[in-house]
Amino acid sequence: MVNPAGTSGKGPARSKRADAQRNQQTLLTAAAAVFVTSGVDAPIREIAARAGVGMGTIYRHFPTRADLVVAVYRHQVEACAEAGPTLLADAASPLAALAQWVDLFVDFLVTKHGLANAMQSDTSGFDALHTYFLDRLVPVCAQLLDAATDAGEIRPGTRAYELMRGIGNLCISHGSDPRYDPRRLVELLLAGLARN
Amino acid sequence: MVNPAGTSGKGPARSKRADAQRNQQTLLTAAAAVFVTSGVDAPIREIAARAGVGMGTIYRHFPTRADLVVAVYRHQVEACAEAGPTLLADAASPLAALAQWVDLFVDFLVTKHGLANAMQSDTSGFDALHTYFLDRLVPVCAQLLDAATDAGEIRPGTRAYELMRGIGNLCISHGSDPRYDPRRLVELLLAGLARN
DNA sequence: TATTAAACGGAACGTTGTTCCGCTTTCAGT
DNA sequence: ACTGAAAGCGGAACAACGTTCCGTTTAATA
Repeated sequence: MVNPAGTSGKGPARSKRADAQRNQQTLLTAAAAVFVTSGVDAPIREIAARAGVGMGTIYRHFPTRADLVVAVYRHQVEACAEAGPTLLADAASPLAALAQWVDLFVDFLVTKHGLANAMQSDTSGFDALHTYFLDRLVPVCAQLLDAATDAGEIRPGTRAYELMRGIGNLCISHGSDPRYDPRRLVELLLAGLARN
Repeated sequence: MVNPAGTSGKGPARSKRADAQRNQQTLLTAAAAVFVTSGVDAPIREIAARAGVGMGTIYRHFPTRADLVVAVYRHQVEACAEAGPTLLADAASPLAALAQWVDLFVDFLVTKHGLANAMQSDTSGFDALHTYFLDRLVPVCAQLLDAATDAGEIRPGTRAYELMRGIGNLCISHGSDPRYDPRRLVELLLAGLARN
């Protein structure tokens, strides 16, 4: 379950009680704040306390951790997804567009403390995260990848899914180690992708 | 602390009590078995039960999780480290040697359920793992990297530390997803490293 | 065999995830 | 405005796990 709010369902959006809507909003705000300071794997209790609600309320609105994280970052993921076609239209070449788009994705991951880590974690509740992000972004990446392949800029045979996961994995880090810069490695990966 | 057995210390190896030595060996065997079935992050209790000892005994012999994991895999890490110079001497070129060595390292990681994951985990007890593996293998990698750079086979500017961590990250996976093959991505990374 | 210090076992405590149920609040129908 | 069901809420309670601590056991030595 990834859309607890039902905001994009097609049916006649069953309106929830006023206090429920208020709490959901409060929770999103509190979660966003806590994620910044304690990472996306902050204790549920901490988020509940910050929002001034009980833990049951969190679980009712966001049955899994992934639901909460997705809800908090949905706008940014959406923006990243929509940037794909735009970049493809505007950039000098499909490969350039791909590179810029990947930059966007990397920026998104590294600026969220622990997001990349959580996305690969096998801890309860995080597997759905993985699924949601990938479902939304893989098609976009595939489009860019195909365009670059058609233009003969990269060698064929690489799948968007694999590339996305690889990039995600490269973005995993602890604290800020100057010896490890995800961007450099992602750049290397893209260089390996390029024909010649 | 990473060498609880003191087997490689230089001092006059203070002999432990017989039962202590026996238990240490039993623990290593039990841990190795449990790691295969439940991953390296298996509950301490499970390992203790498997070995037929109390939990206190584990903590006495291996104060942190990393100590236990390192002890279990020390031989393989050592073998990997020693393979570096050998490959460099035998392979057709430094780059070929590097590629073969990286293959060895990747094999090691992907065949241990959850090792790569654990190595990047910020969960208590695992940070030392990271440190030990890297301390032992980075110099080896650096030697191969330098040789390849000197031979003009790869472009300069890449650090062994970063490369090793990147490879480690790429090896993180869940179950066996046919859509994600760490080897393909590592190959891509190396391709990006190669000059031209 | 008696002594002692090392080693042992596992109860106990703290932290976190997750569920469950009695109480409270909203709101439609009057 | 009133009222009664239904929706929602809070947090106690339980489970799983890491980690510590101390009374008891046991190997080594005299």
